[in-house]
Amino acid sequence: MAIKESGEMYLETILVLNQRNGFVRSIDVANELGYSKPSVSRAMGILKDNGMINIEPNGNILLTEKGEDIAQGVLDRHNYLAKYLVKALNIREDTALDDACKIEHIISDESFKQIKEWVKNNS
Amino acid sequence: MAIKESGEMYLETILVLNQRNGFVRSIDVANELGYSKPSVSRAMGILKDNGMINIEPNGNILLTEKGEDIAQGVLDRHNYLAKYLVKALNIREDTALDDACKIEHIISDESFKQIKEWVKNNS
DNA sequence: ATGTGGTGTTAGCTGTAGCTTACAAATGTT
DNA sequence: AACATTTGTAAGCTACAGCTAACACCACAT
Repeated sequence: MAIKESGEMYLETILVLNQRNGFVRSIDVANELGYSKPSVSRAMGILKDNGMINIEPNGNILLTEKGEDIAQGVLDRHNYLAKYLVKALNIREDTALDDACKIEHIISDESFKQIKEWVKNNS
Repeated sequence: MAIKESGEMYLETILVLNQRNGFVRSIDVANELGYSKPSVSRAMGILKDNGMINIEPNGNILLTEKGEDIAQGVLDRHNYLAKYLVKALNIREDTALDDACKIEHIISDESFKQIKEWVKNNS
């Protein structure tokens, strides 16, 4: 049993919460994503089994190198996509964030690379 | 029990196959999408229950008005998205088609509208 | 009439990813 | 010490959307 697309979302959230608060527990992820505690608990178990995170005895969640790479990649896509939508297409900020959050998981590397380039050349 | 995101894909496929061949049966949808016959059979049952299609005694699948509206909307998004990726971002045609096929189901109306505008103004 | 191929359906399985209910363990308060 | 809150986990449910195996039916050919 694994976690695929949703796993990216969990990893990204862990990274963001860690940057925001300095620590992350299951309950923080649950609150941030609006999911139930058990849903997050199971997801954390799977991410741990897949070597994406470590869970300290006190419940703190730490990204492994592998997990952080993926989280950072997703967050990167999120940020560039949102900026692109706002700057290139004049989308309202909150719509752009919503769309970025969905597109970040499915867009090809090739398309993302071009979007990233555009943002870099137009900032 | 319903069909959500995948339903859009089925409806779009029915529309495309109908335009291409003049008729559509379950087996044609299965071949086009690479799915098994039972998977398509069940999906067609659900689409029929939801008033999206009618199935003639001989197996021909016909889009209802409601189904055709949705199918046409998705196909529209597909085509404009693909064109946008190719023209605005220089993406290779087949990558653009792949990405369009995924993005078409999740992008907001607001973002799509802007993309459509761009394509109309740059053709 | 018997068999073969094409098409559709039934039954039931799998995996992903949410949910609730209920409990366990730790901490904090009176 | 006894209760309450917070956090995490266990068990089991639901929905979506694929799958295979098996069968039914039709048409056509031998």
